[in-house]
Amino acid sequence: MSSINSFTALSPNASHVVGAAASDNAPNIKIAKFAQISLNHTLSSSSLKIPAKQLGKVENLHLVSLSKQGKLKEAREFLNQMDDACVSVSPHSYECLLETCGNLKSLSDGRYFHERLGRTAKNSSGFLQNCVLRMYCDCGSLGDAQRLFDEMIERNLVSWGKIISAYAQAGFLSKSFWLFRDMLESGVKPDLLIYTGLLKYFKNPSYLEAGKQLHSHVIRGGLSSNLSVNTAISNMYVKCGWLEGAKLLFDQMADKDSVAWTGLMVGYTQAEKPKDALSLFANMVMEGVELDDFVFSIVLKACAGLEDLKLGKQIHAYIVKLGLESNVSAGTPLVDFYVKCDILDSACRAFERISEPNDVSWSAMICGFCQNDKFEEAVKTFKSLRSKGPVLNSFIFTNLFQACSALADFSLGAQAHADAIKGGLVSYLYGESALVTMYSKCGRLDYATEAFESIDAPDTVAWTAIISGNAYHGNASEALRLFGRMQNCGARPNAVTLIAVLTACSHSGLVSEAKHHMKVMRSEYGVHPTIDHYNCMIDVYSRAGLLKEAFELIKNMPFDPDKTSWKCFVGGCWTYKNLELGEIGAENLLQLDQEDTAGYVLLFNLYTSCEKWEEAAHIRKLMTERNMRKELSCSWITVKGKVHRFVVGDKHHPQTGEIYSKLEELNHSTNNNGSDILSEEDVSLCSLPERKAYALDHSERLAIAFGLISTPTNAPIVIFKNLRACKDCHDFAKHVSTITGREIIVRDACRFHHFQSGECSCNDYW
DNA sequence: CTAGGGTTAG
Repeated sequence: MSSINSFTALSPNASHVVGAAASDNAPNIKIAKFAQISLNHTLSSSSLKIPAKQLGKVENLHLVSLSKQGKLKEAREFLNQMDDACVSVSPHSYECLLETCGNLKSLSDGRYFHERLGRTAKNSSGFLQNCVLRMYCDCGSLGDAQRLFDEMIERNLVSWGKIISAYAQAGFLSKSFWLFRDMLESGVKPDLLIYTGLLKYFKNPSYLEAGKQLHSHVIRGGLSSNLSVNTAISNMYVKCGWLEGAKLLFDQMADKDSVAWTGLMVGYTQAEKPKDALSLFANMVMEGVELDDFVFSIVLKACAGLEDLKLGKQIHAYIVKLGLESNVSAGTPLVDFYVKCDILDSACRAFERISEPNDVSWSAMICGFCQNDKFEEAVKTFKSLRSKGPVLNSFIFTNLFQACSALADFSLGAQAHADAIKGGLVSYLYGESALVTMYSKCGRLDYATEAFESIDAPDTVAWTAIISGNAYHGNASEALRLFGRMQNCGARPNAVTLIAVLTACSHSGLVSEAKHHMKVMRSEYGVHPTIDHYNCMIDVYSRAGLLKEAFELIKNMPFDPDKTSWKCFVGGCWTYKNLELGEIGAENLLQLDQEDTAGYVLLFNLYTSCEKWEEAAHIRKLMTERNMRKELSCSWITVKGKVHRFVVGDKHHPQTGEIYSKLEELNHSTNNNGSDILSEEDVSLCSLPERKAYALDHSERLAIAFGLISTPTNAPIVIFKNLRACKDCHDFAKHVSTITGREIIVRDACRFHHFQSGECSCNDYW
């Protein structure tokens, strides 16, 4: 904006144009117009009639303005017009243009300007050559950079510094060192920029030895008392993992400012020694070092790591006292701190006090909503952010994908995915894994697989995401095949990966595979089993009807069984009609939680399956007495981006008539007279004694019927429901898939069911 | 005149 204004101020109609620019928002149009006017003006008013090139102050300002806006194409066109008009290009214009090429990594434009520079300014200065060199380095084209460097006659410290650090940045450290030696041999004495330019790319332990050599070189070169160089070396030691070395040097430094202190505090925080970082901060305050906003970002991170609310609040008070609360650098980590301490209110307040929140502030806030299960808030915040127009970043999208997973919002998720691709903001691994999970939780394992296969070198989390997706969609063999592939690729399974593997086994009755993975997980993968792993195993046995094994495991495992342990077990007892063990399990379950609806439902179904009618009736009575109403059951389906939600017996939908006649048509073709199985859906109605559990108008069926009449016949019907699918509706979905030939995907509270031609991917386990 | 530092994610 400022460049545009400086340009309009010079225009012949300055007041006019400035007024217009202030009232409307179309500065680009003004510039385009002016571009023509200015050239005509220059030509017609060249009263001196000098054939030689004119400098053209206004034209060059326009060029600078274009390059600052990143409009390289327009700049090239304008450059041609300037040629035609014999107006020459100033060195400063070239500097700006080349800088923009480097920033945008636009090598072709950069080469064009380089070539043009060589053509028009034969003896271009060392300064401009350095600009070109920097452009090539910034574009990552070491070949171009090297070629130019070889041609350069007037190499100065800037040239040497640039090419040396470019090789270091690209990881060619030995090449950097060769050049460094060449430089010394050619009699050039390195200055601090050479060292700092090189040191900042020493970012992992493999650079430590080289870093030490460079350090000794600094000492021999007499720069060992320079604050910036010392800070750079100390930070180099931090990044190379030698914290003691960093501290040693730090302690020797005569003068230290807040930058130096911050660097070392980062080291301690990254080494998971937040307490040491905080004691450094205490020393810093005691020594009276002037504090700035950056210091607080690392101090708050250390507090967040310790989840030390009291200390964090003290720091917060300090920030307020220094008047830094509205400062984005102090305010943003404050938001994050309160998020990590699970105080969302305070996080929101801190966010609102930031006067100019940046993308990091927004993503910290959106992340905060996600971590506190406020996914709708996260989406709302994202939408308001997008309408306001500040920069979006890859963190924000990663969080948004997570929110879409939780909300199973496929249309927003896919839209966001497209936007992220357009902006180049799908973060490697983080964003990509979030996408895999998102698509899989939205019922689209096909998209999830595609997203996974496009990941360059998937890490443990990415592999786990796709394995777990297949597990929940009932593709056990594919899950296990992926698990094998994962190991061939050298990714190490972690605790979550093994949960996914065991889940895959349990949903497909692969008992011996599950036993094997359970047995070797510690020795082969170094993963210590948790209660979640044991619960998976209990589930495996229970679903397979190996109830004695399941019961033995519950009794002998190194953890106290929790609700999940008993639920899996009782579920198996119901399926296999084992009243004796089932009662024991149910008793234990209800002892752990009297209020858990699922416990009563399981017990009721256990009794009815064993034809114990009196006991079953008793459970019903208990449920009514205890007013078991937890969560209203509902199912929903998204059609054309709009969510249609149904509850049992729902007649609120505008197309209710069509939906019910479709249902009738479908019921007509089944012999379903309802059963005695009680579903959570019936329970949620809370009118148990009156209601016959016929399940004919369950929310799931309403959603399926609506899906049939409102989606294209070749598209899968994707239904979500908040509770577990009931047996009758499961049969119903199978039936519908047969008679209509449609694929039906139902996500219930536990997993996905893919119905096709009368079969379900869950093999009737769920 | 500057350099050297930080905060967000699966």
